Amino acid sequence: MKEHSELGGVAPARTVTLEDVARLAGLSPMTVSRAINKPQVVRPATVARVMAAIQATGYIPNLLAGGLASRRTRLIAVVVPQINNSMFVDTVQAISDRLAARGYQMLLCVTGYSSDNEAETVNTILSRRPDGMVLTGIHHHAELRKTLLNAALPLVEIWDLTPTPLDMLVGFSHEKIGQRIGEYCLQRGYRSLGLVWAGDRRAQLRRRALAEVLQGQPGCRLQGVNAPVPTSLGAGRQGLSQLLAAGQRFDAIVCSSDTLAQGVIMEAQARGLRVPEDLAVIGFGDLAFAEHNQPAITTVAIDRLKMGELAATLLADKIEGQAPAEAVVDLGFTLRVRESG
Amino acid sequence: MKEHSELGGVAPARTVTLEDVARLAGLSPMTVSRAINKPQVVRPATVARVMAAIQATGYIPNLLAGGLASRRTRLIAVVVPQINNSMFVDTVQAISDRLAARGYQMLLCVTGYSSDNEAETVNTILSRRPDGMVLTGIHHHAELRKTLLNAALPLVEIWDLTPTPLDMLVGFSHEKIGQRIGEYCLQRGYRSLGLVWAGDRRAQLRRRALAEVLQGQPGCRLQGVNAPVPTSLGAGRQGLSQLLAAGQRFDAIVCSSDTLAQGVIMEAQARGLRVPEDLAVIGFGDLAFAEHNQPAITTVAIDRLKMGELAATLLADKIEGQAPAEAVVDLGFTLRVRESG
DNA sequence: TTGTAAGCGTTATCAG
DNA sequence: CTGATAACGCTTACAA
Repeated sequence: MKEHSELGGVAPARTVTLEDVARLAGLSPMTVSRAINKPQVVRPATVARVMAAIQATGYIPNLLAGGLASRRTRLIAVVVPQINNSMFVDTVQAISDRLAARGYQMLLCVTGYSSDNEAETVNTILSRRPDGMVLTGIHHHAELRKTLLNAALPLVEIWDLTPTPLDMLVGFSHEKIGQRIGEYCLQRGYRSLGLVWAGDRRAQLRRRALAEVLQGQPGCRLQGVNAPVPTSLGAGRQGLSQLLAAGQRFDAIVCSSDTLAQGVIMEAQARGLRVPEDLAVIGFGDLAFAEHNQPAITTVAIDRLKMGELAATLLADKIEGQAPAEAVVDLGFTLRVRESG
Repeated sequence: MKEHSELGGVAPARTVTLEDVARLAGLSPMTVSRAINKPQVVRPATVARVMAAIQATGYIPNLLAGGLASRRTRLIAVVVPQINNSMFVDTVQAISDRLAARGYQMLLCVTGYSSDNEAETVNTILSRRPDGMVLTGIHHHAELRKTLLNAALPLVEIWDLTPTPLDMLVGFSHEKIGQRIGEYCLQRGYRSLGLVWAGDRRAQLRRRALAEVLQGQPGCRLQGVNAPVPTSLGAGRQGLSQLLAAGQRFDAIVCSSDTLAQGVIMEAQARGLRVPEDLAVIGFGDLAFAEHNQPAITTVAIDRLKMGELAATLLADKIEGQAPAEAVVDLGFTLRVRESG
């Protein structure tokens, strides 16, 4: 017996509808609908009858029809550039969890870092009439901006900060982080800095701010190499190799992610350099491994889970008519000084 | 001006519908619908008129209505236990990419490892009438199985193998991997094995097979400690510490993930143990860092991207009426012998 | 508390 | 190639 032909083979008799359930229960479709969606409004005995009929028929509601009629889909679209990137994935998971608890589902859209097709992606998303949307970043093409404003959809932008979000926002300042790292380096006396950095927009923001802090300082030198996204341990190792190839000496290597930092540390150790004695290393993200690494990685922590939870909560609240007290949340960040630098 | 009130504040005039576009273009709604979905069937000049009207009105199709009428949603549901887990996330990304290229969107559902609520989750999913579904794993409650069979929905099960999938399948044999690792250990002369292992079902499958291979062998000892999912570097370090605490000596530590293996290696090095001379370490997954680690990690590679691509392709093909040649794909695996053991 | 009527915005189908 | 009509399966609004 070819078991795998048991599914998808024959066309099923006919889909069970609300009307079928109603007929079996001896009620009107409307009452069945109420028993499902607002049981408090229906007599308990009736609800029980409905539930029995649902069991008997194997009824599965059709949210397309329901959404069309009610203009509520219980769908939230989440747009991120990548998910095979430890930074975003925790936030997405948190959003998904919180959303599920509130009775919503997540339509996840991965756009890549080229924001060219972001507008088209968003249009496709909007055609599903989600109740709300989470968007990574705050820089959108004019066209997209217009579409979004026109859609008048509850929206949360994340992973960045601006006083003028489209709607709501949960993020942090990449500039301030860059500054903070720069100040920390000065304070520690790191003058000759190597940068292993990814090319994405927000990473560049941090880099520029870091560079500005060091700009005016006497004796400060700054040299960088690029790493691809998603960042990897291998790219970190290669990054340090490249930096060292020129024969220059560095006090510290600053990386745009902990993953790169881990690679830099590994490469340093492989070359017999002691971290941080011979070379300090600083990361970004405070990923799970950072504090357990040997040496533990000095880095900047973002509360990625909270970002997701807050985004989901703000969205659900707004959708359900509870205007959130604050629409712009700066999550801040924490410099976690550990062993590596 | 409170910019963030510009969105979601006022109720928009009224949603633009197909009828609005038709009126502006001087055509019937049906012709507009055709111009959008099957432009080959419509006179080019007419298509142009429609496009102009769409631009002018800012029309965004309503897929709820479209899906309700056509019984096609261009939605694929993907169910995974976790995404903050490097193993699944690559596959999900691959599915998403391939699906997007085919004109589908992904409804991502994260269930956690407790399959208790899997049935309920799937019911909620089905209420959106996806065109197809990707399900992680092959062990489903009877109720879920029935629901799925009844839905007669194109379906791909992934990450496991069985001769009797519900519909289609792309996976690999955890048993064979466990065996292979066991044989490799014997061949290398590893007799006293420590296991640092996660508790999820598929990991247990590998563990059992591994244990069976070593069972009969003289002098073989096997001791294990548990690690939580998602696995982490920290858990790997702790795992080795626990194993070593009893004072016992090990030839090799086998881990249920590369992440754990990385932690074990790090802990070993911190304790002055040389890997692999004093202690061999074996991982699973061949994550990006495995080959770049110091020492490079011996592990088992799965083609996670191909799994996702194949799943998406099989699904899209079946939905579009091209019966796939093969409905059960064993992706196999590769033991990658590197420096760590 | 329950029922009736009228959509919600598309597309399948058949006619022109 | 284009149009008219009848669903698709549910919920809103109102009536009983």
